[in-house]
This record gives sequence, structure tokens and C-alpha cells, in this order.
Amino acid sequence: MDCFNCNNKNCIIKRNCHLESMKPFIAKKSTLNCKKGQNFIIEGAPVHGLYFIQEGKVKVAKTGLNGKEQIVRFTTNGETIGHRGFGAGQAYQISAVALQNTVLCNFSTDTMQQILLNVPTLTYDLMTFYAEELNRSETKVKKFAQMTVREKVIDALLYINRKYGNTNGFINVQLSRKEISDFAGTTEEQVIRTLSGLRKDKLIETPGKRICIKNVDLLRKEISEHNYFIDS
Amino acid sequence: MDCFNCNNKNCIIKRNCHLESMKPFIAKKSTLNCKKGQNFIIEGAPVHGLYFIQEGKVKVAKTGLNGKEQIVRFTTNGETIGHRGFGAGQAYQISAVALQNTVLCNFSTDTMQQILLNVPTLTYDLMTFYAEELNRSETKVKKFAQMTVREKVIDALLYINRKYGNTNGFINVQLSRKEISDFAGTTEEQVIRTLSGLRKDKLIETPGKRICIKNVDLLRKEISEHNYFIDS
DNA sequence: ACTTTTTCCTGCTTAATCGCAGGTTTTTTT
DNA sequence: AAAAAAACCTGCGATTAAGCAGGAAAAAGT
Repeated sequence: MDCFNCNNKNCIIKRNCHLESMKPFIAKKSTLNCKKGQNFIIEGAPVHGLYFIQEGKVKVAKTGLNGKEQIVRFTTNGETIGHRGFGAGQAYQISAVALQNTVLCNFSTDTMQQILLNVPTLTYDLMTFYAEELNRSETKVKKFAQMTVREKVIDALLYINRKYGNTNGFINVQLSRKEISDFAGTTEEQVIRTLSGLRKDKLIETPGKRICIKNVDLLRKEISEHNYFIDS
Repeated sequence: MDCFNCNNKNCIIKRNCHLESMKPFIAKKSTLNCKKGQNFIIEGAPVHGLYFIQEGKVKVAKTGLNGKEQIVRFTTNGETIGHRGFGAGQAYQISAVALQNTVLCNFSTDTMQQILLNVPTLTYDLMTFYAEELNRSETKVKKFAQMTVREKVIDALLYINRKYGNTNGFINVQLSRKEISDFAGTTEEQVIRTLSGLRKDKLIETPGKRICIKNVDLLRKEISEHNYFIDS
């Protein structure tokens, strides 16, 4: 599968691959198949350029004290993983793990460097991507400082629901309570307690580890004071 | 004062202003004098392009629940304020307030758009800036989720000390305890209590509202488990 | 279908943080 | 220099969140 046949319309490479100046670089793309659970970016290791998800789901995290991990982002088809590193040549402080079998596209650091210096519209797109992510991340800092545990869990559920979608209310991804807590910024027990509470309030259902959101609007309403404008 | 005489070596504009392609744009720069306390970027208002600090100090914040503000960054000479907005034309969700009398350079959204599409090295520099800030912000998310109040306050003090420097240990900026707490992600009282504790431990001195760091290394050591590699 | 393993759940205890209230010091204004 | 305002400090009770432990349920493996 090459970029021209790919239908990830929102992929930064795809959006620019019609350009004459991109042609020599697209040939240098390599493809990687990841099994569920595979840790294809290891924190502290040298950076292998940028990854793009052709098909699949990935969690991006930073490891903290006592190995406790903070998930900073969930990603899916067409999205970018592995900012920084090109240029500064510095070790990159994130890890990335496939949540299910995933096909990745990769451009090496050298190739990325060449692309960014020769394809201005792509550089512009990547700049916009980082600016948006920065905005989202700064909003998350604010939320972590101000939200209660229940609010943080609701916010996390709505984000995951938006990112991965649902079928009949069932969120289209298998996450453990631990993973939800690592994203929401609390503990596994607190996530479990909050889900129990939401279940009693008839806002969700949780058969097994699957989660079904019964009423998105009521959940949104409960955190609306924290989200004046943006979905982040 | 134009860009050629400016000595902010780390300014993104300055770094690129020798280029032929920058000439027509540099003329379009406007300058703005801000009094201490002036709120020159208002949250929710339309974006007026990018600001660069020629000389001064500025806090960048997001307003949350009940008007509680989260300071996301402190900035000084040569640094950029006002990411996002160009392109999407969206309202920009941050506010910026001068901490002292400050001279700002401004390029309008239109001019920035032109620059970014015509000066690839500048676009690349701005991309790198956002990527680094994103990395810092994601690290901050992790810290907020995992640090104790004392650790967060120490981390904040060290950041402010690095950013604004010190003379004989006295940090070169006048911040209230409230502002420190709005940055550290806790309350004014907790900051005061932590500063009292640090004073008793002979790590700092606090004559009036000024703060003098007696022992940077010991402070660093106390949060070292959270900062394996980077100063953020 | 049974066993093993993993994940999920809940009650209880402990610890950390918050928020109020009232007083003191520092800074600013007149 | 005195008065007013702002900022700083501390004790205490209330709230919230975290951590432990043991059991129940679900998922995975044989």
C-alpha cells in the first residue's frame, strides 16, 4: 500500500503527496506491522523519525515515578506519532504501544528532515498539528489542576468516545480501567468507583470491561463548566 | 527599533530576518508598549497574529472554573506568544498579561500567514518551537498527575528561576503567592505553607514577597525522580 | 467444560489537600 | 509619617483522594 491508494484523508503525508516535491520521499516510506501490546517507541531510545498510523489504534505515554505511566494521547488512522527529535537529535521522551494490531508508516529522521526543508506546505501542516496539540495539552493541564476525579473520568470517557467512536453506544476500543486512569490522571480504584457511580446514575452501562455510554449529553453537561469552547 | 538592531538572538523573526524573502514583512511589524498588569491578549477574543517580546516579562494563562486561572507559561525577551489562530481563524483560548512594563512586537494574522507560506525556515523554526512546548506541556501533565504539592511548588520555583534568572539568589521577577499557585497547580495557602516549610529547611529565604533560593541543587534533588532528562 | 489468570469491584483506613477565618506583616497611597 | 490596602501567614476542621486487602466476576488458556 502506497500513499496514493491510502484513504486517510487527514494524514499530513497524504494531504501533500500529490506535490512534485514529495515524490522522491514517498518512495522512502517503510511499513511496520505491530501486534497488539507491542511497544514500538521506547522512552529514552533514539528517535526513528515520524510514524503515521495507516490502520489501528495506539496509546502514547510518558513514564513517571515508580513506573506509573501517564497516557498523553490516543491515536488512530492517519494520525502522527513521534514529535520532536528531528533536528535536535535528542532522545525522545515518550513511548508508544499498539492497543490492537496496527499498521504503521515510518519516515526516518533523515528523510523527515529533508521533507521539512523541501515541502513547505507539509511543514506548515505539521506546525499546525503541533500548535493544536499544544493547545489541547495546555487545556489538559488546566483540567488536571481544577477537575475532581469524577469530572476527569467523565472527560476521559468522552474524549475516548470521540476519538474511537462507538457502535450502539459501546466505545470501539478495549481499554483496562488502569489505562483509563493513566489517561485521566487518577488511580485504577477511583476509575472503578466512578464508573460504578455513573452506572448507578444510569449514565453508562459496563458489561464486562466494555463501556456503553447511555447519555452523552448528560455527561457533557456535568463537565460543561470546564469546556467553554473546545472539545479537547 | 527594527529587527536588525534587535539583540534577541533566540527570536524566531530575528533568526530569519537576514533572508531576502523576509524583507517585505519586517516592515509590517508593529510595536506595542504594555504597562504592568495590562491584559493584551484576552481569552476568547479574535486573534491578532503573533506577539514577540522585545523586552519584558509576560504570563500566559487559561481561565477555568470560577475564574480560577491556570498559568501555562512565563515568557521573556525574544519569546513568542499567541500560537494557533492563523489559518483556522478560530478564537484563541489564552490570555496574556504583562508582569512588568513590556515592549511587544506584533505581526498580524494576515502577515503571519504570508510569512509562513513564503519563509520555510521560519515555519520550520516555529514548528520546532511548538513541538518543544508540546513536549514540555505533556511533561507538565504527567507532573500534575504524580507530584505532591511540595514537589509541584519546588518544580515551579526552579522553572521560574531558570526562566527569569536571579541576582544573588533572588529570583528576578515579582510574583504573588497566588500567581505561583496558579502556575504550580495548587492553592495560594499551599504555596505559602510550602514556602514556610522550605524556609525552615534552610532551602530558601523569603524577605517580603521576594524569594531567594539558597540551594538549587538540594531543591533539584528533591524532585529528581520526576525529571530524568529534561528541564521543563 | 474446567482451570488458571487476569481484571474488576468494594469496604476500610490512612494520608493529603483544600478552604475558611482571623491575625500579622508588608506594601502602597495619601 | 500615618492610614489604607494588599499580600502574606497559620491553625483547624472538612473534604477528597489514595492505598491496601480480600473477594467476585470475567477472560484466557488447556
